[in-house]
Amino acid sequence: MSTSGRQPGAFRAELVAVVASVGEDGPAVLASGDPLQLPAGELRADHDSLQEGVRAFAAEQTGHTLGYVEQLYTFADLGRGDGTGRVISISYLGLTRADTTAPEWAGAYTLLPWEDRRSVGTEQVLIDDLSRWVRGVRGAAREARQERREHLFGIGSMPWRPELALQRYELLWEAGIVAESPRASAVRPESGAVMLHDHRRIVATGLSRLRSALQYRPVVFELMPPTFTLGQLQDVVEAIAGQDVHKQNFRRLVEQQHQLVEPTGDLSHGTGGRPARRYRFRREVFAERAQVGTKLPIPRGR
Amino acid sequence: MSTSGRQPGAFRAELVAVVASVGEDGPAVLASGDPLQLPAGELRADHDSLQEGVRAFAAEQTGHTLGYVEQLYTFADLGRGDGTGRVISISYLGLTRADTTAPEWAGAYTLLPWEDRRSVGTEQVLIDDLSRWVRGVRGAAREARQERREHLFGIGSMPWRPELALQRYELLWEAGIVAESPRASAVRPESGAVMLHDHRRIVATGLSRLRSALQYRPVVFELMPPTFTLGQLQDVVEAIAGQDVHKQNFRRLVEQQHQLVEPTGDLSHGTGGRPARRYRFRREVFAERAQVGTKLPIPRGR
DNA sequence: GAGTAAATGCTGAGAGTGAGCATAACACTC
DNA sequence: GAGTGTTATGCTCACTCTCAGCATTTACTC
Repeated sequence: MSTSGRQPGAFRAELVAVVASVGEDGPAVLASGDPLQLPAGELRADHDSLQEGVRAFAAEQTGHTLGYVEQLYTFADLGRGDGTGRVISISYLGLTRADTTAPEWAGAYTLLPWEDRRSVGTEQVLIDDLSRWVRGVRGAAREARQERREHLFGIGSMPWRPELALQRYELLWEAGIVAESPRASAVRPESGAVMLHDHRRIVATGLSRLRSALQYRPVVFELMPPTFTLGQLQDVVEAIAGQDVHKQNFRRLVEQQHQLVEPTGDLSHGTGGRPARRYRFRREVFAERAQVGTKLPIPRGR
Repeated sequence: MSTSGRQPGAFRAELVAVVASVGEDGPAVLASGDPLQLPAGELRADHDSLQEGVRAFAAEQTGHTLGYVEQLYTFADLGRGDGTGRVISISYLGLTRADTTAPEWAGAYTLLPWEDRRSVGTEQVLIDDLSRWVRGVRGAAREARQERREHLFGIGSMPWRPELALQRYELLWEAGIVAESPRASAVRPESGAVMLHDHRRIVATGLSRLRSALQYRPVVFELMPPTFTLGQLQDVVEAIAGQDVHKQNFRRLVEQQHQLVEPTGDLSHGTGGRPARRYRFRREVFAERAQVGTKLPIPRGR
């Protein structure tokens, strides 16, 4: 391919991180400023690898080390950023265990309220908005919109699939229900907090990826304290998935995962009921199963 | 984050494409030169989006348009390339329908022979090499290696999972069984053809992604002629998955996918047996299900 | 007519999942 | 110290999916 572009080799590149942690009130991501923005830093030449770069600058900014790091997506479209030339943004997901009550943490479901279905949140408003959007066209196009709406939001016989968070965001964006960049717009509380540029889309990407990873990699444990009860583990899984899970089935699954966790021997008292056994993640299996065969349940909701 | 790097904003960026097509002898990717290399081109400023860039330069180079395009991964580690500074490589997977007998196509299983298990290929040699690698260390490390080998290669009670192609490549690379860059090395025929730099790893990434996509998106049809028999469809799926599938179950699954395909009405004669019904992909469902709920079977092999 | 490939119908084993009932063990109240 | 609420834990059952075969029919090619 010939290089007929005008600036053959000059691009600014930055790392954008979705640093996630799970606290009492659910998952949260590092974000600060007004409008909220994700931590980002110019790509530096003194990092051997991108992963290393992400880890380093997350440590600088937060004092926390990231347990798990995964590349999300690279954005380089024109029309992003501030018009000072094309910026290549390489986005990463990083998991850590931090106190999310500090002000620099933004609740994931403050940004994407419809993704939390634990307490039968009345996201009905958005569904209705979508209905109007569906009816905005006729014929085959309307059917297509209708199908997407039903598939993504688990309407009718379709299940709600937590890992489709990004696609839901994109649908809502197309429908004009959520806004990117803080333009003046008729933003309802149900449509969540706006972020700078396309940062909220990146958060949605991260949530999607995290929810997917949950199903086949032992990533939850990066968000857990060293020892924990199965109840606590379930709470974290539910927080990430945004869905309640059947308690008995959850323990069955965790326990039958061959040697994924092991009991420490002591109990957790004072939780108001029968004391729970404490468990520890068997870090030994991490290397082996980093990529394979560790599934925690994300149920398909009804 | 402060910009303490020495060259804050100067990076070369390129697009690298894994352009795949399926012909008589299985999946193939565009690659030429000696050593073989993937088509790549400098990122140009006159493309609005990366996708558009990939499509444009694939069209330039091959004359074929890509039906499906998906971003794979962005590489920007030092130590890649030719030492003339850091290059950011954004890799893409693109599917097309082309005659793969032309010389610029390299068979995917020439590059990654162990990924084709259709004809009970005797990849036993590699398994044995891996056994030696496992025995190269002691204690817990040995167990970890052993576990990884069993998980990834479907040994013992573990199933062979086609979509783990990348992880298998990485394991073989760690074990020194496949080489990157054409260094002089004891390369066996069983370890496949070497490519430039890390290009073979990118092919493995593409194969992994393609096999995953197969399970929940109607991407196969991008590789099929406008009309086809279920037998042909099965052949292509098997070629990509590198695995045979149970015929009756395959048809059952395809047919019960609500309106995914429809019979054209005419038959395919001259195949040596009873003529098969020809089908056509219902492109209408593509938009709706682009992201959701179209699963074709990739079986877990025994 | 023989051979072959495709379509079609059916079946049963087994795994996995969703959902519920029942019991156990604590804290707290009266 | 009995009762109540709450959480943990154990067990069962129905149901769906998937895998994997068997058998039969059809209609072409050679």
